[in-house]
Amino acid sequence: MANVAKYDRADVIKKAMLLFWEKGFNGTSTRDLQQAVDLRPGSIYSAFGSKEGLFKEALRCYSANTYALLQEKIQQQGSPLSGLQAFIHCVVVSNRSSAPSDMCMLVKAVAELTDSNPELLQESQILMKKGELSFTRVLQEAQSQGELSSNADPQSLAKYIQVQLIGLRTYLRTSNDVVAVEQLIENTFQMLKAPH
Amino acid sequence: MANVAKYDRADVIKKAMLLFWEKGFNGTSTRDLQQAVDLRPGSIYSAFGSKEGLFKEALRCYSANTYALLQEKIQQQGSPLSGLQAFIHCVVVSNRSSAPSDMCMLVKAVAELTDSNPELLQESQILMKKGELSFTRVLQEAQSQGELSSNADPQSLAKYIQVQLIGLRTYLRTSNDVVAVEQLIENTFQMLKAPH
DNA sequence: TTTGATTTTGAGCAGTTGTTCAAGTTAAAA
DNA sequence: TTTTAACTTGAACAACTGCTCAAAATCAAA
Repeated sequence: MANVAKYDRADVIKKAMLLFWEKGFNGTSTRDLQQAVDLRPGSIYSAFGSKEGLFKEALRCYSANTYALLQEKIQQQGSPLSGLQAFIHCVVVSNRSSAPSDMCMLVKAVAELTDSNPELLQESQILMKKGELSFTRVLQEAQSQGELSSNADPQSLAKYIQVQLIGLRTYLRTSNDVVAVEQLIENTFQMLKAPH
Repeated sequence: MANVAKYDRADVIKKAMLLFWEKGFNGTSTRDLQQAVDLRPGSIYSAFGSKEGLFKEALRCYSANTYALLQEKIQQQGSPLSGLQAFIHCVVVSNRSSAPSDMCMLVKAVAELTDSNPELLQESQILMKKGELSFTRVLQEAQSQGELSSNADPQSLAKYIQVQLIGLRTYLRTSNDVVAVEQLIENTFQMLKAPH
């Protein structure tokens, strides 16, 4: 039985993810995808079922990559809170030129999607929630290491961080004001690190 | 010369704005628009030139409505800073059920648009900048009335407010957590009102 | 080498897209 | 009443959409 896939599934998903991230769900045609991924329609539809199916995989790929970057930055910095700050600076500022879009792919998804794609909207919301949860865990770790005040509430701070991250990235998209955004990141973490 | 418009231009723009706000630029077809606005293609194209032309008018309409709401809330509250807080609470929380989308139409626009619609992207960015400028002026007024500390910087605080507003609205879209969002609005303004 | 299930291919379908334009309608001016 | 110029109408166009499926290609097992 010839069941050897000729193509690398993970690679296909990554290429699709980069295109969807850049152009959005409605803005990306199946022909754009076929070209980016170098597969004919039949192969794509047998592997992913539909454009929606491929987009869902792309969302998960984006989310996993982002989580991996957070862990990497925490390792590099050697501390949870500094790692989180480095992660945010990286995602918002440093990676801007290499990324397909200034904005978070999940934010672009919840901005664009409506009730006509309920599954994709829900998936995006779930992945955002998971992102918040990983921030909560980082903050809990920071707290147990004494990097964060013991009377801080990691869960509501995680929500705050999420709001800042969404806000900063989107603000940068509208203003191009890198200096102001770097200042705002600095302020946010000075607040967090202060005994408060 | 029969140059009496049979339709109310402002009303047409408003109806188009509500539809574009809900479904986005790519997500709204010209037939959706024709139906919402009750005009045939020829009339729309002679009045606005293209789908892009109508979208640009819709963006300006949205922006003007939002500015009017800010002024209204400042009047109602009788003070700039409380007015700004009331405005943000209104836009983020109270108006949520009546609005076509949880999110800011300008944020949805900059999220969705790419280089294939450079004029629309630029217009969205300009209107966001104008929004920030009106926040700056409100904060300057608050400062001159002693509601805001005299060593605060209205210009960078306006950027901060803009980040919060974008972040909070989008966060609500992803989480539905109204309680947390109201708490974050409260915190933001306690910080601003404190002598700091 | 032959077999046969699995995968890949790409022409093509039915529906939708943004837009045009000739024909018809309107109402003020002559 | 007739003229005239602006406005409205809606059928139609060419391009594009997501997707299907019969035919061809592939390769492990017999």
